[in-house]
Amino acid sequence: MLTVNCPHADYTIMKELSKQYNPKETEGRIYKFWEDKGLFSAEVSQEKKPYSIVIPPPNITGILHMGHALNNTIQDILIRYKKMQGYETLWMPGTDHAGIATQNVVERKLSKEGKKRHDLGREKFIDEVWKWQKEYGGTIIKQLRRLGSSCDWRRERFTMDEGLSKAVVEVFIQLYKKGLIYRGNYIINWCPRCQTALSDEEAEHRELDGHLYYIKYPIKGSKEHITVATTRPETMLGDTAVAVNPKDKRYKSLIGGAVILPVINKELKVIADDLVDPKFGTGIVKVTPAHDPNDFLMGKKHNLEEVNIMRPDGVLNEMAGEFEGMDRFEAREALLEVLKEKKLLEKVEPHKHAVGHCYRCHTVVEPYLSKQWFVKMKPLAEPAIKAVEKGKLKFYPDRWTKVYLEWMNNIRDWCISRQIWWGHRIPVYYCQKCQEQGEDKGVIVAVDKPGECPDCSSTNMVQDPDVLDTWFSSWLWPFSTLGWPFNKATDRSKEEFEYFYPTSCLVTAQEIIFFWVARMIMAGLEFCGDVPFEDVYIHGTVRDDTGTKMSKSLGNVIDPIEIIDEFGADALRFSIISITAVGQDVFLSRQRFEMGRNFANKIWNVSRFLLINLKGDVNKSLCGFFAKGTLSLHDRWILSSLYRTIGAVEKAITSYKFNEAANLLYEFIWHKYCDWYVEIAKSSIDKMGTQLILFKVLEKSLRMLHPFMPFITEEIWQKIGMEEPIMQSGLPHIQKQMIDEKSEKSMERIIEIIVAIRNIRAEMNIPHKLELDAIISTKEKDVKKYESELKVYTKRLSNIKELTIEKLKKRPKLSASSVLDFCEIFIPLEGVIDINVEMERLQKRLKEHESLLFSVAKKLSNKDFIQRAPKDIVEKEKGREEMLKDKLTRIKANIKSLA
RNA sequence: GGGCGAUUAGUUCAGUUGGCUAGAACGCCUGGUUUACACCCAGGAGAUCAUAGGUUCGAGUCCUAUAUCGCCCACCA
Repeated sequence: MLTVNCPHADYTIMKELSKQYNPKETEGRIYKFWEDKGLFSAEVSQEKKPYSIVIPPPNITGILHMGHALNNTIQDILIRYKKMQGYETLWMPGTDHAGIATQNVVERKLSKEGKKRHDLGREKFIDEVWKWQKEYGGTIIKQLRRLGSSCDWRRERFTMDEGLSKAVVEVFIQLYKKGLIYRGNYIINWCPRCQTALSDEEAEHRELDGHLYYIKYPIKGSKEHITVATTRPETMLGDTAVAVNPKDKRYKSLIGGAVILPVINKELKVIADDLVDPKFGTGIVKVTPAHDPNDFLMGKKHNLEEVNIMRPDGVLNEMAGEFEGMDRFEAREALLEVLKEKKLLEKVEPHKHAVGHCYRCHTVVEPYLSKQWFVKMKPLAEPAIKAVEKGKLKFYPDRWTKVYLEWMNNIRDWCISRQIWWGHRIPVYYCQKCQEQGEDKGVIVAVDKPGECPDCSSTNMVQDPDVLDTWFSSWLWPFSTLGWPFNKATDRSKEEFEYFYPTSCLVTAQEIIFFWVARMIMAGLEFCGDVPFEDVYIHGTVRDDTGTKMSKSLGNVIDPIEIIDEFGADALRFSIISITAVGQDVFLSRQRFEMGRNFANKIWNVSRFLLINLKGDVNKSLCGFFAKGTLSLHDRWILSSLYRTIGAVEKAITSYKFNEAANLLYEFIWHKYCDWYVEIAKSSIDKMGTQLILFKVLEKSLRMLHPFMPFITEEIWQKIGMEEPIMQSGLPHIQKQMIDEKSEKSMERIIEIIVAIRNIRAEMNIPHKLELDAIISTKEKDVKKYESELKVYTKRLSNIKELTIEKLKKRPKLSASSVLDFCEIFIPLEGVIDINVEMERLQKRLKEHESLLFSVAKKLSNKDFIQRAPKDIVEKEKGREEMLKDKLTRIKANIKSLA
């Protein structure tokens, strides 16, 4: 029976524990334990070095998907690992207000109630959004807890919080004062459904099968015509010129002349411009300054009229003549009909081209002329380029550096105004009176609404109705969440900022490198004078098992919460991490999660085994020091292997190879500790020494594993009577003096012997129950040295009754044999052996070895190899040849003696 | 049009600076109630590393093409 004499652990409880780990029963309780203990709280500490991460704030409209699961698991591993390494860790959580996305969600909700946003009016609508935010905005945050995320929840921030909004206004004003923010009429990407401007990044380009329409424009005062080609014929209604390349000989005579715009019957000048590619289409371009970015440039150059033919909702306006009131695509068809009738449509060709789509609602965006606010990006980009070039900030994997620099070097100005209601209102006020006199007058950029116009003293001041791009608050996230901008009242936060900023690592997906990562780097340098993070770890995209990106609309998502319910959070975390190679995409199928679950269960059960068998006070009774001399071979082996693993895991995590770290732990715990050490230890389970090592190895393994599988490790940690939370227990230290290559080598040989014996049993259909004898014939001193251990191991692990080790002698009659590199094994099988089966076995081995020898011999017969390859390699190959020859001789001898 | 990534067992993936007798998980086959675990144990089969050249004593690994798939960027109407 079990001795229970430990005041800290009630092992009788453990005995009653189920054979299977039950994550459902455990996770909620453990998470609460962590929160109650305040384990996630970060404080400025003079003794500790800081390690900080800001979460990529999920949208309040979001629900947890596998991408989040991967992203946050990685962050949590880093935070827990660093914390256990002795750092003061901060994981800053929060959410993003997601302007357009959230507004769309709330509008949809209202429309179900039969209401429209304009019916409510701006203020009431925003109230509705806030209500929605309070109710649903925290969903994803709750889900992150289920994953086990160790965020400092006291610090949770929202991009529309007072503090963060202050930062937004401050930044706008600073940039404006520096002349880096301007307002103007330009062609921007316009979403007719959301009815707002978008930045270039927010227009997703998708390759579409479209058409190239060739349209005839009659030449003025002639029966001739020219032909222009266009993909968007409806825009011709806004044409104000046609253009050719000045070097294009075909059309030289046309330059300066005029053509007639069909349907509208307007005269268009023929201009010459380098922008026109003579090789494309007919070499003649219709110029529509108000609906095409290129044409816009040409229009400015040539002083052309800008004719806007479209309303903000994508319906054509009064400038479109008979097509007024039609949607843009409807108008396209109608116009083509008219052109056909007039015989002005020369031909239609299929044409593939990239068409911009709204990244929120996927509507085709329209290049649209409108007055917007922009940030001048070049001056901001320069320091951000330098910082990366100088290595102040590193990307993992490195290839993203190039992508980043490429974008930065070709950066374009950022359109930041949005014609929606949900977001940070632009801090600009206009004096109505001055505005009437000219656009440049009476524009005041300020934190608060000015009482009167500084120019004309009018009190008729109106704030700009637009809000800012959501990313205009996101790009400040690493420092706005730490209390920037500071004032005297918040001195404390300045201290925290100085301690935690720059943050240590940003963990994110490749999709938002331009939206977010690049802009944060610019903002960090501009407003705080330093990069916002030192490392950027870019993980892959989560795809399903057919390689398709997981998305709700495709219906191929695997819901992480469902996986947590079914397999447990630790299983989810471990499974997803173990297949995430640096920067590679992750292919997931439901089945993968079984692996993590099985591993958790394995750990659970080996812990159960220990608790059933160990004396109650084993956890209290040792100081972690082992006198090498008192340890047996398998003890030295497992400890050496343990410390080696600890070192390898540390190295892997430091270089962001989380899959490698996970697999190292898996291999060690399952296939070394459980499969071999525990099995061997069973034969001396009553001894204190064995118990100590069983316990120590488990205990250290749990600590190593905790960042990956936090719940189960904490649960077991408590069950084995540890007082402080596992997260506070630190990482196990590498005991270099315990790394013992000799013992590892010896143990590996012994394992080889045992596997060979098992192999004989299996291949010859000898049941495990049947006791056998074995003779090992070897010159190797090492084997003889461990004779007594070997006897114990083979008894226990391969049911060998009598084991003898002798120097090479005559082969015993009627026995099965196995030839290893360093020894020969014979198992006398009189009365049991089936000569044919054994013969087959040996023939198979013979063939294997013959082909191996062949390839080595070939290599060694190559003079160049002998001459040019490094000596140690040549020696190695020679040794191999020698050994293979030797083995072959012996296998042959064994075959002969059987026959 | 430019750039990047991928292509390795039936499947999903590892594979550091070229030395590999190419690993793992799942699946498959055979056997198993052995002091925790069948979400388990033992054993096994299964791979001309996409193709063609090249560099090298030696290539899964480096170089050059090609093919297929995927991603990103780009104002060619």
